[in-house]
Amino acid sequence: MGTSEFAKEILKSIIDKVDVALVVSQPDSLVGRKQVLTPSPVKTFATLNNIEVFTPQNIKTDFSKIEEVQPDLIVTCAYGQIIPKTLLDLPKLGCINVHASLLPKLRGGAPIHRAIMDGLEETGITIMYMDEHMDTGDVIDKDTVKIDLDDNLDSLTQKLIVCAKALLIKTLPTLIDGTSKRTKQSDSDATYANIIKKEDELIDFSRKTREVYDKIRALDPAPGAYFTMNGEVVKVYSSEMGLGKGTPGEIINIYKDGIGIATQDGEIIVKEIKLAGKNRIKVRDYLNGIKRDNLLGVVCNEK
RNA sequence: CGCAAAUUGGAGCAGUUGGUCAGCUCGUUAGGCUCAUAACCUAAAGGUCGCGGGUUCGAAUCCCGCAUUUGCAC
Repeated sequence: MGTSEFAKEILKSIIDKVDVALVVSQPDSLVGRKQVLTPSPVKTFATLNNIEVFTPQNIKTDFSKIEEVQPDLIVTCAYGQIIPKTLLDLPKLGCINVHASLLPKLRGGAPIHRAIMDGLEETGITIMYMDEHMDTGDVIDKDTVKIDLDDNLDSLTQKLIVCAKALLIKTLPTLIDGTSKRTKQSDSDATYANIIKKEDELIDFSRKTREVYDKIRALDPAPGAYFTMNGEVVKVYSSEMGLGKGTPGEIINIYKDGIGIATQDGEIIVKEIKLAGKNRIKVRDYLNGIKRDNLLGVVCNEK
């Protein structure tokens, strides 16, 4: 059971290892400006591989289809709905979840984004039994992944996918032969990774350079961190940390391929942006089309 | 049929009382300067101004339709 691109990769890794009887995913949803009915990545992949797909609107009440299949094991990954107790008790080997953090850290829907945004140096994958709450079940196994200073959301996700596949393949046999372990989570050590909201995407220049830098890379390539300049939305995808000084939010330097904006303790140099109505471009290109001098001294996020 | 903006040489842009309007900043190619250079100088190539209609003596510039991209909403 899963929905996202990440979950799709997990499914891909086990598809030839075990007999996947049924794939459960979120219903097709209306996406984007055109409100096109789009199936989830998991559904698309499963259909392509001739696996039956079930997409209940509400799994709490609509799960008879799953009971019919009589699964030995249920594996979920970023499914998006809470699984009812009846279903949790159904498979004899249990219901396990693949979560992209080192639980009990970063419980919730956006563990990868938050790991980078919080400036962590490592995160990882946890495989756990599910219970009736969000990411609170007993841990079976976990593995650590390092976060490099130049990782962004995409690169870290790729690393985690590799890690998750390996860990799952290692774990599955132990579940089947009963040698797997089971460790309770320490609730007092728990932290939470809430899903990213619009206000989480706004860059706050009154914070430290490193925090701004982390936010930008945590949201690259999507949905993108942003700030406003002369009332226009500017999304930022890549940046570097600099040492300039100035009032937070003020543009203090124009480089050949970057714009330096003052933060609380330094300067963030944005390198790749997207303006309203435009495509993602390098700041170098952006600077080719405008009068550079007009930018100096502009204070961002005003108005 | 959610709201809105954009579409000009390889890139980013300028260009509306419609008539030198095809231009700027880069890039590219060739040559030069230099110990050397991503720095500087000179020259050149490169555009059916998104597509299709319409108005007009004449449209990148006005009107209608379509496509694509993007912001917001969802």
